[in-house]
Amino acid sequence: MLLSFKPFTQRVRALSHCSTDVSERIDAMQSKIEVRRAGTEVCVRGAEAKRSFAVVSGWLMRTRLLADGRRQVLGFILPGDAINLSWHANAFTASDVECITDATLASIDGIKQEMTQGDFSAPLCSAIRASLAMDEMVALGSISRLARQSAYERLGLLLLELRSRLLLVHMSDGKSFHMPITQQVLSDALGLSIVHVNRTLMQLQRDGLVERRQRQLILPDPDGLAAVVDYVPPEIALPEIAHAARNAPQPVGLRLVG
Amino acid sequence: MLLSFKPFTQRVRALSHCSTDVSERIDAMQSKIEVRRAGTEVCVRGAEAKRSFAVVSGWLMRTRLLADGRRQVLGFILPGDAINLSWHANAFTASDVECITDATLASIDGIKQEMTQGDFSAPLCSAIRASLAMDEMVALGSISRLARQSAYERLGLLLLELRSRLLLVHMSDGKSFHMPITQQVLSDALGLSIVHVNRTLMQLQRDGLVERRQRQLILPDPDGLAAVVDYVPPEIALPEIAHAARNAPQPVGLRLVG
DNA sequence: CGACTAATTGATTATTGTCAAAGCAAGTGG
DNA sequence: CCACTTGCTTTGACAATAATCAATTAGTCG
Repeated sequence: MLLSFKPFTQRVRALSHCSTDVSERIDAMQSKIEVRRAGTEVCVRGAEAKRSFAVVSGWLMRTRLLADGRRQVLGFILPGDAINLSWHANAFTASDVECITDATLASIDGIKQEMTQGDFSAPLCSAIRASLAMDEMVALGSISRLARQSAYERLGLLLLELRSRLLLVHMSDGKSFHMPITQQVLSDALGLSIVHVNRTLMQLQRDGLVERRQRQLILPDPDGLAAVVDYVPPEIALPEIAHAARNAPQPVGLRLVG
Repeated sequence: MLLSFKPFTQRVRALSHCSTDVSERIDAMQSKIEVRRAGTEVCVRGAEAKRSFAVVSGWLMRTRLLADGRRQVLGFILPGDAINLSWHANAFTASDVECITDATLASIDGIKQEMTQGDFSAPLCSAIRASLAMDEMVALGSISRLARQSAYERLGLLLLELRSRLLLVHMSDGKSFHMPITQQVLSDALGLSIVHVNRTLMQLQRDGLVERRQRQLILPDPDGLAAVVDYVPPEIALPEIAHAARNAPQPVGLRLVG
């Protein structure tokens, strides 16, 4: 698979609905690249969020440590995602961010500066806002997913979310993607025991909805799985798509399953 | 209990750490008041988010409807909270918003305009950003809460979150508050069955951590409950508090329980 | 007083967690 | 190349938790 130098650019372009191409604008910015090792922390909760990054490669996660030693994974940060870019998170980080794999990060302080000091309605600014809106949809999706009562649904939904997000940056062909996380991490993200994650994964395999080869995850029938677990892709409320949905007869967000 | 005309002002002031008082600034703004009836929708997902509101009184909730008819409550919107104020959510609403009780809303389009067109670092803007940062912390808290494996913890954490938020707008005395929601709504918010919510509530009562009189909820020992369920208040990562924590020897976010 | 809706309880089933062990793969040092 | 580790996955047996079904009780509102 060809890895783009800056999936961040790809993602922003994919989510931006304005015709102006903002890619060159972003690529033209100064951007120091840094390499981080698996297991190291990029941000510590409560510390100053001095710098903003875009993930060039590797997977990271937001975590929270509980008093009893359990670790909670609040969400995954994938190539193309931004760290500390949110408008209001300009002073302090809201959670720990840890590298799951080795990762390369690009500094995007320039973009942050542009966002807070430049023209609010400029194409670049507007495109970044669309990207942040996507982040918010992902967060709402996480809440929705965790509130589901069934482990089968939760796991299926998470896999579909990862697929959606990786599709944006061309790191999935639609049926499979590289998923460099252990079942332990998966269980921390889903609020399930590791044993049950394994059993549920096996069940998904037996149902022909999931296959695994080493760290490659295959979804032979993503639409089928989406129908089974009632998946609503995070980008569905973004402007252009929402516009289409508004003109449809069915209420937005309501899906028919067969 | 004395109900302030604009809990929104109170909340922003409480969360703002700059010495300048922004209250008059907000109160001086044009603000039409509207009354909404319990059960009605304020926003529909995917529809245009033309207007921003501050909740003056009443409880609302973000919801999502599932294909199988279940309703998920993504979060509660309390007096003092803003709707559609987030910087990037400038075009379309990300979820349905429904009134739980009768509610009065104040239009705050003026503030939104100020935020997107005015000086980024102005005191008002900065105070609103602190308020939005708090919203993000609440969202992270929701993810963390739902990922917990125990119903007892989940319920305790939700009650403590509501208390924290109501304290901000002086709608709780620290030990009790008015909670106008049914156990059905509670169960939709926690991802538990209504029967189990009831049983867990009874257990909390038997443990002396919760009392209820009609719709009044009493937490006789909030700190005790917080220790039992390992509650981290959402405002803990806000600037002034984080600053203190940073200078403490213990890692931020780690709590000791007896 | 009915007619609701909400809350509570019991009995039972289903799901999920916990404990324990075994299998597997990659790496390491002799 | 082979023991030997180490970390991850898989499985089984069992216990705990939570869902479901079914009544009953309590409140509220006309």
